[in-house]
Amino acid sequence: MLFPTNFIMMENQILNILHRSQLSITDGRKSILRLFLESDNALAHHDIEARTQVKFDRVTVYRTLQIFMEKGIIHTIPTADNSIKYALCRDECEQGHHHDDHVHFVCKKCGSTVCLEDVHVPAVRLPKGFKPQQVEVVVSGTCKECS
Amino acid sequence: MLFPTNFIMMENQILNILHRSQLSITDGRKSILRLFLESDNALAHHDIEARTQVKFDRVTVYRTLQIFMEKGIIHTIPTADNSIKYALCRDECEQGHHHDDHVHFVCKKCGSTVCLEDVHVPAVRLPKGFKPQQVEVVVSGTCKECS
DNA sequence: GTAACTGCAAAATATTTGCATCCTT
DNA sequence: AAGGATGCAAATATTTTGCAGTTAC
Repeated sequence: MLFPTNFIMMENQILNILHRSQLSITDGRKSILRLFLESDNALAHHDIEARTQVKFDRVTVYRTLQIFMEKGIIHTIPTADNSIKYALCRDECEQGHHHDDHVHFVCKKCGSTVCLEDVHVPAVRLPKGFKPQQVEVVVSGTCKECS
Repeated sequence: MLFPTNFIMMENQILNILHRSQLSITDGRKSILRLFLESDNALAHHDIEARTQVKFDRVTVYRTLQIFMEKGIIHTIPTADNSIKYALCRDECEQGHHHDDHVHFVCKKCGSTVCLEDVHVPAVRLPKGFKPQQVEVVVSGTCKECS
């Protein structure tokens, strides 16, 4: 349960994000964004459909996730089992250009996926000719709760 | 164009792999395995359907990929754009337990995905409580041919 | 001969598109 | 008022399942 001040802070954050991305403020976008802000874990399309207070059309969820991606509000996480999960971008992400160079962790037991913002992506030395732009690291194993 | 000796070697390799995985030798499995052995790049389901000499039913391709996964013959590569690609495992992979701790590279221009077998996955230090079992690294950028 | 594999049909699921209506600005 | 966002219907695409016929061993 959130305290009123925290609640207001989060609502402001939601409005800020939508505003700086030049998106109009709608219930669907606010709800989905709230879900991301409230959740520690990355969310699958399915989670989003299931967890919003008001039910939004499946198509609206698709379109919202798509535009959030384009605007650099969220990013996808590539997981070993190829289920698609989405997580909030940090501030460095700009429109169409993501810099989520942090490590992702997927728990094999509970399936939760988290961004380990504080764990740096180590440098990778590539054979010559390859020009890296982005490095994704996904560690899987058991998370704090499950081990 | 392969020389006869190379051709025979590859055919032998195909039989070896199927045999040691205790799979019966069928045209579908041989064709799909041949595709992987001939290709430097990781393959999407779509590629496999399109490139086999003889057309196999879509369902057969699904089932073949699935059993190859189970047997540790191939592994999936998590890509930034969440398209699923498959690549041959190295010998260390056993049934149900993959050790593909090498780096994958996805070219943003041509879309080709390759395993950089020789590039080691760097050590990642996780917050306490997290127990890593597998580390996947996907680098995206431009490949040798495209840069 | 038997168990395993395949193809076909169909079900179930996931994703995209078009359009009329409603909402935000 | 105008442009953008949404919901609904429907088109596509993807993946799974059941079953009967075929093939490998």
